Amino acid sequence: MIMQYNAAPDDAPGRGAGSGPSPQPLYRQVKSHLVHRVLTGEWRPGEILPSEIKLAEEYGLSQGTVRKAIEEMASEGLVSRKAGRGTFVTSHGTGRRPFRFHRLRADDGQKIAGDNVQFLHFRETSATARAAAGLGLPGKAPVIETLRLRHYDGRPVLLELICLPSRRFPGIAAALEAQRPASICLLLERRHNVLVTRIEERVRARMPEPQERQLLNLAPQTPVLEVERVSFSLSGEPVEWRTITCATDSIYYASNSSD
Amino acid sequence: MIMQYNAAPDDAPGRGAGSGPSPQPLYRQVKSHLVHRVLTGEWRPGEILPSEIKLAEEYGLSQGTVRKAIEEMASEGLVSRKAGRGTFVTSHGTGRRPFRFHRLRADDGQKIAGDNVQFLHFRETSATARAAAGLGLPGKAPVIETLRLRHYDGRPVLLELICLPSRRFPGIAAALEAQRPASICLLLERRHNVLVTRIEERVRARMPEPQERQLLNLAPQTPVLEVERVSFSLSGEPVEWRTITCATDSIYYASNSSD
DNA sequence: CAGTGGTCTAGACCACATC
DNA sequence: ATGTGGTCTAGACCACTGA
Repeated sequence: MIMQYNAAPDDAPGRGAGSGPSPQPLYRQVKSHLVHRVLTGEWRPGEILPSEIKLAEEYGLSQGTVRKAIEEMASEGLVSRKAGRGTFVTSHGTGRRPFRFHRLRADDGQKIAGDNVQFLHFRETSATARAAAGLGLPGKAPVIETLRLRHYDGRPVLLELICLPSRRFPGIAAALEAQRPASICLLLERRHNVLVTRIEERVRARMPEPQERQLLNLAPQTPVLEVERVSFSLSGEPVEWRTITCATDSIYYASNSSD
Repeated sequence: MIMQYNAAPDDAPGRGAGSGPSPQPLYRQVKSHLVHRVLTGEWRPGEILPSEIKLAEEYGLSQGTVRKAIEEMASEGLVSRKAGRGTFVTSHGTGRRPFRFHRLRADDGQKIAGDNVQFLHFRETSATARAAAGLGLPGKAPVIETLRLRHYDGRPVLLELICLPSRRFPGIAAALEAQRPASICLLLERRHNVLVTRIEERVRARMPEPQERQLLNLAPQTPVLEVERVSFSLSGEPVEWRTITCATDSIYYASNSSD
């Protein structure tokens, strides 16, 4: 891996190698390389990275340049830095990460999370048009479909229909059924070394289907909120599609500019 | 204004003044001061700040320290930096800022904006419980209430009920009625030197009121999305409360983690 | 051409955590 | 005591902008 950063279009003596186009600053090249090393599992979630000094020596750059690379990774949530200790690969298993994507709140402001998850079915099927579009798959590609019901305060409140591309995650059906994990993100991270770093959601209002009305125990004429979510891995690949359906008498969807 | 940054709890020779507790790093003190100067109108939206070098001289610090302060301001959207030109106070009147808070999209992904705004009424009234709570006002405090209807593709799609605290923004009723601005943010910025930098939104599904159904031209049994928004100024003060009601047959609410 | 922000270096001291 | 990230400095070269 050759790091270079020349400004001059032709052969000016910047630093490092002589010529050749190199639009990316050094610290971004370092960042890309470090991200790749995290993704390929050189350091697993929760593990510590080498210190800035060691990395600077390894890349033959100054500490400040490596620092800037790591700081960008930290600001994107891929690693977290602890003064006096070191830099750690973030994990959905530890820290505040698991809650970052939960935007549904009870009226008292409490996040709807916790372990009150009931699995209604697992199914190997072919993707619906919407799911395929969200996942960037060809129509009718095979997916693992999971239906879950979350409870809050003793009442069923959230219905989640989750689709995972089976070809991308071989063997995940069995793992899902065996572990019934409360966090799909954590499963993707542990089993497939895929870190979910970004989600896109679309929220709509609609009337519930009869089955939904029954599962969520809704009064007649009660509309529901439908959240359609696509989760993306760090490399930008869509890895999960789901719709969340919920009654909105005591639940709302919260959104802050700049999270 | 005294800048100091001592580490030692008692009198160690850090730099600058001798003792005294100073938990904030220098660059944050600089940032706070610069933010204050922007807020008090020393540099108006769209205007250019002094260069890093001049500010460093003014504060008696190194360029790197001032740079870090400005970089934080830029990452929060208060200023924007242009290589070769300078640092500018961001404005809702120019640049991409006006769209940052528009989360409602048409099904084709187009943002619902533009000038298709119809003003239905202006009214001086006392705040409802919800509006007062959102604005942090005592119950029944006086507010200016505005009702607007936005069109898209020739059809009415968004109904906005906007409340502004009249005591905080004297004379704004007349300005609203005279200018009928498409952007309230811009009005607050121009008339009152208040920059909206953050919003909080709560989204719910519900059935429309008869008047809403009529204004939005909705079929019976069609639920609507209700977005309740509080806008905050840079200093964290709530400055506007509104609810946006919209049909969701061809409109959705978009939300991305990390905007 | 002079001035701006963008990048990079080398070195220093600090608080904090761990051993 | 050692090593970590956090802050700060001083200086350098660069690309880009606009006069």
